Amino acid sequence: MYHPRELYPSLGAGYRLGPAQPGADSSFPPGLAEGYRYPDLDTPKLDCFLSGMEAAPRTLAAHPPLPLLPPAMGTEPAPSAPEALHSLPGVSLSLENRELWKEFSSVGTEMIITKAGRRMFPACRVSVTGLDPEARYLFLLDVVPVDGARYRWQGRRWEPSGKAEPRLPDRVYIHPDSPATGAHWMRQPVSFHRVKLTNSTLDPHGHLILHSMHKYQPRIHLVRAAQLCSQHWGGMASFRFPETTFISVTAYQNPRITQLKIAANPFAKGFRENGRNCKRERDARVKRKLRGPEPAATEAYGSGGGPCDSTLGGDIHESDPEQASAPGEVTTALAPPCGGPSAEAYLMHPAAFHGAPSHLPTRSPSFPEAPDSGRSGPYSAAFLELPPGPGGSGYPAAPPAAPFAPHFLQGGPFPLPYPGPGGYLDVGSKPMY
DNA sequence: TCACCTTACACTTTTGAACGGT
DNA sequence: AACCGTTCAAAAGTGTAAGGTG
Repeated sequence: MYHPRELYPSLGAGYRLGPAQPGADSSFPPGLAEGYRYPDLDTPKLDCFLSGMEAAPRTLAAHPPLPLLPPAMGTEPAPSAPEALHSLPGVSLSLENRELWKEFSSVGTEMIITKAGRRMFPACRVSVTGLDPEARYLFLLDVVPVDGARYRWQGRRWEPSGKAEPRLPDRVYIHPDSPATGAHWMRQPVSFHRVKLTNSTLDPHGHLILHSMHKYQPRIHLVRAAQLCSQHWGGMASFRFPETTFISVTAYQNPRITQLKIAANPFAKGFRENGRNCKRERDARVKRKLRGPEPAATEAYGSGGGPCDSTLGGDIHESDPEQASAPGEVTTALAPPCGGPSAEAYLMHPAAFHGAPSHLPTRSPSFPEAPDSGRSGPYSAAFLELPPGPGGSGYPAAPPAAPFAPHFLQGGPFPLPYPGPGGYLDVGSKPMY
């Protein structure tokens, strides 16, 4: 393992870890400190965005008193809107797959992190209302530590086991459709299922870097801006959903979580009771292997579906709550919820998909496009301004604002100059606490 | 010895190219 | 030429288990 301080001397040794969150459930017992109050919201993590808003409405600069941290996993969150930090009046977010998240949360959500990057399941899928249909917005997601503790699975529950590792440089995932109009975002749920988590501090793909055995909380940010690297921003709102808190792990610790994942994640279908990868089948395979080579063994599976072929119906968990959270809803198979590059986004910003104007700096060739972005060429965002004047919403146009914080344009400590939509952004050049 | 991490594996779903038909 | 639907192969995403590491 690499120590972040060695890797990122620019971060300094002055990490100050926030006190732990008082827990309230069976999985995350009461904790390490009292009075934990959103240390991350005061951090410079999003300075790159906020700095551009200095001359705009100052809600964020002097935000109202923040509520207490969201309840720990296993507690029943209020059925109301997520906790939000607002400078976008009237904008609200709701978690589309909230029931699924709650199910995991009641057990104690764990997220696998791997060197190569692992997707989150459940993924954050939200629907947004109150946007100006004409204006353009960016959707961002990041993950922040919930407390200053490291956790350990004690057979039946998670318990704090010492201080957290020093916080790593923060990265932000930019939704592939960004920037898109308010109408676009409100048309259908916005899914962040392509977000990947890694434990590799040297990760070259720009995935969100987490420590294993730590508790994290995803946050979703909505920024009004015409372009990814726009110099002028029209407001910002940050949202967090208490039920999306999770503990990062390299291997599942709680067997109940494993079962939930297998039951709910379509990619894990093979591990269901009647799947080909179920324990019975795996044991049978091992026995066959021990007996000797049996080349036709796997072909037999594909030829007609054995007794454990989950594709032949009889799935114990037929529905996929992640894909269809509500009965009667159009499933993502038919209408992907903003998961990939959209035609609209392409039409509006073709340059974003094919590279930037020549006068702009180009992406470092040593730092390729995020693999899941679906883009082939290098991407550099154009520097455009929000059109001044009324955009049809009555929302005050942002006056000329300060340019981006330099570390945004420089990509922070990593050579990540200009992430494209669907890519990731390094912003953590400063300690967070 | 222990806790945690990495890797290979076999499976499934997703994605996109290549068709052919209208 | 454009659009639509189908097919197929490759890529990507799963959890598991064995082995490695400190």
